[in-house]
Amino acid sequence: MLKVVLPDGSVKEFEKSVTPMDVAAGIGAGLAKATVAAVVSSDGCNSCNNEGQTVGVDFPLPENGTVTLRLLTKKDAESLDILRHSTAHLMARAVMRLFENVQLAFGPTVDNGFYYDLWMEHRLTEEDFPKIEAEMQNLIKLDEAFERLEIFQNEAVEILDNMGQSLKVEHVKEGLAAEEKVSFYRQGEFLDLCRGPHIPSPKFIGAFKLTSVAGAYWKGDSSKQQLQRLYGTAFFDKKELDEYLNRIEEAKKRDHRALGKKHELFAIDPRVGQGLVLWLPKGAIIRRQLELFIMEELTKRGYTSVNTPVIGSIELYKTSGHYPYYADSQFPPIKMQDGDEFLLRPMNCPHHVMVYSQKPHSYRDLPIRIAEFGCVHRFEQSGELNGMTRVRGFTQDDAHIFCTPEQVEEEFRSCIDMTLTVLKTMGFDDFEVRLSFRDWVSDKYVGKPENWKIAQASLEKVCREMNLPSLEIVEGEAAFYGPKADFVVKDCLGRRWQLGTVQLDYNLPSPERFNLEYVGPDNKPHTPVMIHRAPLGSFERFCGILIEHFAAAFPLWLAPEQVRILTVSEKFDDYAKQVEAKILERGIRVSCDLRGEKIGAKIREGRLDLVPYLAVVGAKESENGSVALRGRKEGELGEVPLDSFIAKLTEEIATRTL
RNA sequence: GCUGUCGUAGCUCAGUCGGUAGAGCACGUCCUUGGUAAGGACGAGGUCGUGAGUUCGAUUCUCACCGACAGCUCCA
Repeated sequence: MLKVVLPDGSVKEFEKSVTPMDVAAGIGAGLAKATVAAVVSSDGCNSCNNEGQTVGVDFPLPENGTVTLRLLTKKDAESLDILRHSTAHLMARAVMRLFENVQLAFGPTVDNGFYYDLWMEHRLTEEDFPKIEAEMQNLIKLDEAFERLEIFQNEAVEILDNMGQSLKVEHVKEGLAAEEKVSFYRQGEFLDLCRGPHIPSPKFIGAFKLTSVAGAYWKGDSSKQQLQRLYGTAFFDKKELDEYLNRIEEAKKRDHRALGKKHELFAIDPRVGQGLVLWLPKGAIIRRQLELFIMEELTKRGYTSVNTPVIGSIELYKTSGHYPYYADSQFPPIKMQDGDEFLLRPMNCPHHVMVYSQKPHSYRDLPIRIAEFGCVHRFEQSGELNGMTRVRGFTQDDAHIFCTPEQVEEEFRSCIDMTLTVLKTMGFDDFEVRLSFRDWVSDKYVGKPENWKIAQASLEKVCREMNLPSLEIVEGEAAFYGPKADFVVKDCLGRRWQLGTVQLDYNLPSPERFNLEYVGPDNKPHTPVMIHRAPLGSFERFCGILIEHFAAAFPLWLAPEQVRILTVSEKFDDYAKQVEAKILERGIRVSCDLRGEKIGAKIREGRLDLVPYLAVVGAKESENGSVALRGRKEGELGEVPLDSFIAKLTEEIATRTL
């Protein structure tokens, strides 16, 4: 009796020997059609006793025991991953056939494809791709099975050594004891250390393409040697590959760097400096609207605003403990003739701590929430700069909350709530929340372990209670002073960026640092807890992501130009100006297109400029006191009385309609 | 910072196998006064990223620097 655990978790029993295909046929038409192979794990049946072994469609399953079947189907992501990883093996094999002395590192799958890290003397360029792809096609034709081998560590070291794979030798020696087993996969002459699983035969690879080559460090350590990372992608069929490539092309059109230039939102000019953003008039309007929105929330939520300088005495950062941590990424200190040193601030926290310490505080005053749109500078490495999303000077919508330990959870919850409100208002629903905790081995963190434990526990508790989407805990990502909850969104190319952040801090206020105090009900001094938070993160990065999110078609409340009045001919210039003046009275951003162009041309330009509302005026409208309205989303809306148009605008702006 | 690719008009790009460059859009002037995605004519615009080298001659070849892009490393 063979028990087969199916991909959906259900169990079927078979009396006699079956193949994965038989099983698939029994599950249902949908799966059976798409099934191309099955990946099996088992509890020790003799013919397939390896976890993750790949079994071809005709491979007989054992008669006894339990087998877990994973069917490879076109639709599920896991199957695609297996397909891609096998394609990566094929790619590495092709490279080894074409070039001398190739050392294999690792070749995992990534979001939309796979890569293989290789070390070799020849510098790969895109010119090599056709050659490698052709060789891969040849290998597919050979149709050699992927075969799994399990080998003891010492034997594995020997095999790898004989193959001259010294990177892998080092890896196996470091990672495993002599009596432990590792798995290899063989395909023809190609043999590599690999966890698997793989597709049974390369014939399942319907379409693949090498996409790029880049540098990457051995084991992600920039002090170690640099390898060549060859990227590619693969699909079950050509159509899917073409669709994917099309999607990438479309996505590139949303790139905030291209749209920022096209719509004159921002500029970065090397004559000013790398990574230093010039907000152009239209971009500055968007930023101003974001500021007003945040300020509104701050008022509602009991914050007070301050203004503090962008530089400070270096002693301030030494006391805070930031100085050594930011040594590599800050602009060098400014040394004065009398020996004083100042730092262009990389963060606002120490200034806000100083604001708190200007007078004694009672527990009755807490929490104190100090907010500032604080401009900070960090000297990021040139290769890390990226449009508006990674810059060297930026403004955080920052605030620091000083509260009692008892108030931490409520304050933290309120910060998360504000961040959610902000994201929701912008229509971001595809974001992840990352809880960044400390790594208990590392010594880069400050503060007492018990405080860390309390902080991390309360942080997680609140996040669980609030049911945040895609909550993920990442150890080793915490700030040096405390754990944090980060809100992460993807850009048009699928890269993840941290926007909002809420961070718990038991350390800066501590006696070892700034020794902040409040007087408790017991009339004794106590140390407050500090929360750092920024719902947007920074205006620069947020705006960059926002441009891509809306593809520069901003909702009315954010749009740099909200209404454009288009005249049918010069005869209606006076009426157009009257309309403009009336709309302007309400503080709405309106302009007139009085050029001697035909109305068709004006409409076209208004559409291309993504103006939310175009108001056409001619004989009829000037007579009736109306406009012929055209919405960016809705198209023609017909003739609307001016008053009701203005009411509509006012309402839509006030509610920040998306 | 590292590896690779790239840099021609305001923008998007073509081109020159070494003999100082062209298109479309945008811009300017004039004609056209037109009702929902491009009316027409003429014109102005470039030290071909910067600096050296090779050459009779370099935008083109070589090197260095600057900057951008992709990835790595690092971060809001």
